[in-house]
Amino acid sequence: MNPEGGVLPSPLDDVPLRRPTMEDVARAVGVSHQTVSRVLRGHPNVRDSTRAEVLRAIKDLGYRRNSSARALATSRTHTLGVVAVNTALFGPASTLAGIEEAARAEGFLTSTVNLRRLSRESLTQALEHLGEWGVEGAVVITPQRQAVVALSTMRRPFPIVTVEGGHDLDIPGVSVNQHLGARLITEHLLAAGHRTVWHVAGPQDWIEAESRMAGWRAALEDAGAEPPPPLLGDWSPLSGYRAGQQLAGQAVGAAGRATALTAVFVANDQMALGVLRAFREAGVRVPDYVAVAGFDDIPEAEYFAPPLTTVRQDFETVGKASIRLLLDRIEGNSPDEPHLVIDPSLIVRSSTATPLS
Amino acid sequence: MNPEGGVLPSPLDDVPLRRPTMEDVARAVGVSHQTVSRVLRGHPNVRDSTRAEVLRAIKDLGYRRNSSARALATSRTHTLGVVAVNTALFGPASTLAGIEEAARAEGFLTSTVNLRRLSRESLTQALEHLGEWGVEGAVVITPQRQAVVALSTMRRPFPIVTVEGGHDLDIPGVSVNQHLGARLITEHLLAAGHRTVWHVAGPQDWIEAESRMAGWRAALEDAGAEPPPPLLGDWSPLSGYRAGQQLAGQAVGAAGRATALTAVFVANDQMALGVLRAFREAGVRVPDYVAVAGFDDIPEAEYFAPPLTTVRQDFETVGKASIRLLLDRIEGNSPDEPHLVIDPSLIVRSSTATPLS
DNA sequence: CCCGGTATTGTTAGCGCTCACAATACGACG
DNA sequence: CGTCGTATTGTGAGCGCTAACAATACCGGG
Repeated sequence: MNPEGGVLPSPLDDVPLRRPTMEDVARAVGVSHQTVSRVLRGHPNVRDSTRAEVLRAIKDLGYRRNSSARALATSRTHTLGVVAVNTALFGPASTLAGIEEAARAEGFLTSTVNLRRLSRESLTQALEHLGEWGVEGAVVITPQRQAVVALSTMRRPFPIVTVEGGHDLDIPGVSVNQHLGARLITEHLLAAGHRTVWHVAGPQDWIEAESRMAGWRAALEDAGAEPPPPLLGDWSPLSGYRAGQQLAGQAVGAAGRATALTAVFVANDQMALGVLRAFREAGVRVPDYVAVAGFDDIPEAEYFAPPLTTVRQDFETVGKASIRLLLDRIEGNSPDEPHLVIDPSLIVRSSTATPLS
Repeated sequence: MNPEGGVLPSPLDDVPLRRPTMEDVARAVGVSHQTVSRVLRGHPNVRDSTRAEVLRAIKDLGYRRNSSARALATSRTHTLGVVAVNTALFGPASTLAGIEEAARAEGFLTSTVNLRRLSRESLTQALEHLGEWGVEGAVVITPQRQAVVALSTMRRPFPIVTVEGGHDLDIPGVSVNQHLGARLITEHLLAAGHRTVWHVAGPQDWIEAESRMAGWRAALEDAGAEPPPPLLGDWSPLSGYRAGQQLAGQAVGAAGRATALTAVFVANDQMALGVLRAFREAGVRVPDYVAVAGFDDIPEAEYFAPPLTTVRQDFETVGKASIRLLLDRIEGNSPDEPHLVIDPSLIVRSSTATPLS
């Protein structure tokens, strides 16, 4: 087609044949490569004038230090791994972003491995993969109990901290106080005059689901209310929908009983969405007949029908904290408290507004 | 507290004082390090028995090759960068996951940089950061026009491909056919008997928003329908809500006119959620009075009130394709077509069900 | 039993950087 | 003006691996 033949590389795209090295910079200034290295590493014992000349040459030549050589010489790669599942979901994705930002601020590169399932085998493979690249440590987001257990019994080739991995095992980690979140929600509902609160729980092999249920139950018991039997979902809107259909049956005709359905705490916003739909279809008006609350505060929650009362977790803080913990481990400082807990906060919207009656 | 004092490192956590090297493996077998290297690299000229012995020793010693040394010797890091904005959102997060998986399958590590804003400066910094670590190339998710423009006029220190960066510039990239998606939606609505379709658009500096609007307009014009003035949003549910309030005003009292409001195509699902809420509050029943469609197919869309007709993009394919394109560039093959386009598909749900009337 | 050829293995240099140490330079002091 | 101490700079040896080349080993044919 092109009479010239061949494809010309974009002039903006092309790379010099050989990247300049420290030696090149040194030669340009007339010093030794070591002096250049010292400038780069911020070593104090370099005369200011020399430092300036070196920096100048670095700029002129467009020198960039070679990370592989540096890593080889120092045996520090300044790279961290992250292992996560379901990264397309709001929670994991936000945590990931928080982790990456925190690591970057500390001068580390992060590499994420997304797993389809969190099995012992896939976890091993992921760590293997990261190990191949010489990560100095890894954050593993382990919301499922089995994953933490697997991790705790596994040979770990580098320091590891967990996120949402609970705090009953010996691996250091950071998690959100799910128990408190559930308690806040439940107490909020009780304070609004509900005699009890029903619960649509997440899958119980998830630590978060388990804690939320425990928090809910604890709040009820503290208040002397009777905990109705919880329904189980799998976090998906569909499972919430199914649970909602069941609950809608309860909502009618049981008024007056101690466990009459007037309030539901759903373990995440997505299931709450399903519950809302089921209620709508069944003619159960929210919040007029039944108050509904969720958990997570996904961006959509504010626009549900009606806007959803929920609990917000500060993923950025979680990310920062996990990186802090991990770097401490890598540096060899074992902090006193290997488990950090972040408190969530209650977001009240109209799905739990007290009916005027 | 602990009478023993000090924290004992977990026995599972500890790392041998010195990781075994190729030399160690070689010595164990009684061959030269080069033979070990050959086995590792799958070089053919190694006697089977030797290979077996070497593999055995590798396993016994728990040898892992040192990626930094390898990278230094080959000047290939087998690392790719990814730059993205708003990674907590469903679309970017899914694309990210697709990219990571595809890269891992090709034996590459990916490092993601999450940006808060996609400015020329932040982009430069991100690429700088990745460059420091010696990535061989990068995928940049550039949904905003200015970002692609910046990229195209920028010195690029390594091969780069864009995702959602449109295809009118000279940087290779892959994108979803937004134009087609919008057309599918619009035609679907027209086929259902609506005389025209209104549009709540995304911010017009976003390439996707622009293409969706163009596709919508083209479909209307092809059908000889009159395009009503589009409303502008910013992707957020709130902006959709505002647009919905405006539209709700249109919905009443204008029946009979060529541009009567009976159908709305909203440029993404989140804004559609806002529109639905506004309509609900204004008593505009969906789909009975007005049909509403979105774009993206976020997991929640199926449980909106009512379930939302929308367009699904195959992010996994996008990720795979972008990695393929990037690796081609890195290997020096310049494929004929530097722009790949992935077709999306229409998902019909009840928010556009034809009213019985 | 020697020769040429191929299959297999070993040897030697780096890759670009940091570290430990050696070698200067410079200034102040006696 | 020599000497010592500190500030600054240079030298050499790796880090663990790969790539090019050199050196054997082994095989069949003459």
